[in-house]
Amino acid sequence: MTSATLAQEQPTHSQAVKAQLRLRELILGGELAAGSRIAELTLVDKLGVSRTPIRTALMKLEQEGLLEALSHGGFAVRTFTESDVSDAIELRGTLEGLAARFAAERGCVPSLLAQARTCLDGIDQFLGHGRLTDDAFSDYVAHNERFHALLAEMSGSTLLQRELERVSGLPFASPSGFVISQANSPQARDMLVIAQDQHRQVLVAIEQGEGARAEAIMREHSRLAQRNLNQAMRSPDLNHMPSVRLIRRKT
Amino acid sequence: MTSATLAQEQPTHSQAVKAQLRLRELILGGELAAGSRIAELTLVDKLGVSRTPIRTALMKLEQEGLLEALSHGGFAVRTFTESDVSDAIELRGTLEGLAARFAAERGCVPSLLAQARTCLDGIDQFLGHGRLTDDAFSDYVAHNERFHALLAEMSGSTLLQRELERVSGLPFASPSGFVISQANSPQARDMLVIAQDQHRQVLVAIEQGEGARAEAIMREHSRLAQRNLNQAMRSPDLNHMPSVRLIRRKT
DNA sequence: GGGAATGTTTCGGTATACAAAAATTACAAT
DNA sequence: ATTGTAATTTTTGTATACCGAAACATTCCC
Repeated sequence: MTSATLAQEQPTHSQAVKAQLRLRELILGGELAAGSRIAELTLVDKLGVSRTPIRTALMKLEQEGLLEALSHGGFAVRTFTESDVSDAIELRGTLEGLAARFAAERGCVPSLLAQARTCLDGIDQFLGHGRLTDDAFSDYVAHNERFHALLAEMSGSTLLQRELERVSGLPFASPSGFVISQANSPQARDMLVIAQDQHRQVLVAIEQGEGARAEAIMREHSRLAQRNLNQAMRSPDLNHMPSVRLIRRKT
Repeated sequence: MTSATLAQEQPTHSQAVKAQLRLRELILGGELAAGSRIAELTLVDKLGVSRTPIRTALMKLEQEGLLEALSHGGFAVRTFTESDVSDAIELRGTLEGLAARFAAERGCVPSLLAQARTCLDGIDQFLGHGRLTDDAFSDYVAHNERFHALLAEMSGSTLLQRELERVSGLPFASPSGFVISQANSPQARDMLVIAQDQHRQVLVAIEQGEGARAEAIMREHSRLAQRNLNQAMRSPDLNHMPSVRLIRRKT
């Protein structure tokens, strides 16, 4: 499997897209005050583009979930409670469960199953070694993300695929949202082994048309992310995680 | 229960909102060629506003799902296959199932339960009479929609609520998407009686903390919509239904 | 000195002018 | 006649000027 399927388009950076990307960095980097109104004009000189593409970028990021539209116009950086994050993960688990059930009940194209298996083989290679290097870890994240994307595709429903992309777009609800938080710890690998087994089993279930089982597995799979979230929130060094800064503890 | 809770704001029709509303009418009314590119300039004189608010309206309607963004810019009226619609209904059922489970497992505020019961009482009044007038039918649609909105609120998750609003925004995936199609037929009322029983039972399940049951009921509830869809698609007189024109039979 | 009213300023919504890219058409050459 | 190329035209993307409304500050009157 080449990594070409993972890469996205690069050629035409429209101004709006450029602004959107840079804005997302600014938000996730915490360089924009969370909760307070964002003035468009401040972004004009900060990003070097005019208001029009900034406006479209703001709207995109709002529907992406990173910004909220204020009642009297304008936008603010959205903040999330811990239960928001937990709900998002549960929601992703539910949707992935539905995707797996669809794939199992309706059957999915064999080539996707094959690609998924190849993807899992790649993960197995990383897991073969007892210890995980940082490189292996980021490779794991890429493969994991790809597997989940393949699962969404296996559902055969573009609508479901879209929704899944949407909730996975939230930085903390993504399939690999919190695995990185405990990178080199010894039990981190064990978690990954468990996750990998669930990956394998859901493919088996899909292959054999066991819809209910496939659904249940993916739901349970998302509980791993829940556990990682709990652990991450109780860890002291969460501030240098990119996406966690948006989570405000308690209301 | 007054109908004030159902009404939305009227005062400030911003140009963008005005354009969005009018555009939606145009799309659902079939006055815009499905599948073909929409030129912004044609909308300028058709709607009487400048390109800027039209642009934002187009983006809003894209993320609403009625338009699709074309690769080289611009938008086209989206069309749906019958399985798209079916998937959308199944997705809504799944999300409503999750909402009901959340409400059951975490408990929801009693006032919402009370409002939901009052809402159902209202529906019972329409169903009391053997035959349904058209007025009673549109009242039913309003109450039904309100009940489903209350259920989303009972979930206690704003994120889930948002997603639910999103998929229910598709005209055919809405809770009352196809009930209208068979308005005055004798078995139409029976369908509504069944749906109403499911409404009642899901509240019982939620009240008693039976999460799995609440979830199952809402999933099964969505199958009613599936049946209505099937019936509507096989009916000859579907062209004067507002939302069905976007469905293209077969690919 | 406090509060209300008014003026100032900033910000978001809208219109429009301009530029760049894409599509279509026409013309020419093989 | 067909194909390729060039020019025109249409269409979207971007910048900016303008307007109205809301927020803030100031001032004046009580």
